[in-house]
Amino acid sequence: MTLRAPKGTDDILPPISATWRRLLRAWSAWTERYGYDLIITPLFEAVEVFSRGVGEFNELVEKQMYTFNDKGGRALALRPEGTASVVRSYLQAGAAGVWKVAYEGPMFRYERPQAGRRRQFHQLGVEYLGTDSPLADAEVIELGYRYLTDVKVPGLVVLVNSIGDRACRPAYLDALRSYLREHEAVLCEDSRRRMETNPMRVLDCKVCAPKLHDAPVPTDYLCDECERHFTSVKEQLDRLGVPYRPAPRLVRGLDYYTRTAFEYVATDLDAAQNAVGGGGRYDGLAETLGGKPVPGVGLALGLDRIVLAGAEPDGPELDVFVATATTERVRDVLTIVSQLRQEGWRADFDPDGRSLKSQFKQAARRNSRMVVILGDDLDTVTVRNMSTGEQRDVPTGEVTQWL
RNA sequence: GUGACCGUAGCUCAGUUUGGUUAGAGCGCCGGGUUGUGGUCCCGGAGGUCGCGGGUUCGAAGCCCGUCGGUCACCCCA
Repeated sequence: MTLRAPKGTDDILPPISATWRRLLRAWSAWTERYGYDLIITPLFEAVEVFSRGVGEFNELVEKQMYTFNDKGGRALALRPEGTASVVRSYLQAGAAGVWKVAYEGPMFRYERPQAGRRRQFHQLGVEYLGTDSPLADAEVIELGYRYLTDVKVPGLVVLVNSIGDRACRPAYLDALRSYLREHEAVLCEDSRRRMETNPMRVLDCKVCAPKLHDAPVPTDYLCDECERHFTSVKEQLDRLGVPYRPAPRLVRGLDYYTRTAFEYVATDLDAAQNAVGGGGRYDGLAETLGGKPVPGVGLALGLDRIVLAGAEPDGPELDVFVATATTERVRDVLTIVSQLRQEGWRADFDPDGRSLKSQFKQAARRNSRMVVILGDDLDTVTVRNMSTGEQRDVPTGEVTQWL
């Protein structure tokens, strides 16, 4: 094969695609139950949507974006995440008040691929805009938890933290910086650079973090407002029965987060990338994008990683496979199958006139519940239950009663 | 961007140590045994530029050089 899918992209094929279908359906169901409307934004945006929103000194913007100029000379980028687009959309639509929207679709980041990290990957997300209520934070965290539990992600753990806001973050960052300067000698090269540009990320560094066990954490410096907010979020999660683990050193990769930060980790996943989702509050983002202040909180789940973590077993694919016992019946089979389909059955057949044995093999392989056999007698068909082996001849008109 | 490992049938791999005739297995696929019946068993069949290019050699899947691709990890993040 000379033609391949680009590096870091995957074809989602059967049988895994069946799992994707179920995960996407479950996502629609859960977000509808929670009152989130569907939003579909473009897969590409002006580069500034991300460079201003996500933060210029961020790795994501520095080197992970797929950017290009179109024929009109516009500087565009394939979206590396969903939140900035949604907030841009809120502002562009001139929306006011509360917006609850859910999205789903591919995101793009130019990185070296590895297990759970692809150049094109799929996210499920919601954004709850227009309120700074801690109830919104709690609802969003709960939604993610309910969904991931429903689709049976093994070893699921919810991590929650607060990283402060414009009022208290500066004091914390000063404290952290001076702490880091004292310990500069033990820091890796990357962390030394980030010490000035993005010091909270140092806490995330796998090499340095163990050496910095007594570093100040954001929750030590929260202002009263943030403290109250965080306490309320945790109280609501307790009341909802959402088990979570406080994670004082959890910081988010994107600059726009304020206050609540959270992450869903699949602890059973035997790969370096075991975060299946994350999110947080981003009260300053709308202003950063040049709009009016709009508070918001959101979450994003990595569908590829959820699948990797082993969510959901596969079920039967077909209700009925219609087989032909004689070559004369081949021309009738599509007609029967079509009728069944119009009545709502998942039905299929073999178009190539293969042996009955071969048709049964196909039915078994495709996990069909039932097989209907068309024989010499036009007025009766044989209906066979594939799991019990039970089989009977029934009048053609009554087939559906036996499915 | 850095590092390690790996490219032989659709898939998983053996064969490379000691170069030697027509390159093998399992699974999958197609057909048959069972002249109208699957998941077991048996038989047969289709399917391969040994990633690509060059070099060494009487002879290369194997040795040497280069190149492309993949995987995992770092980094970063969903």
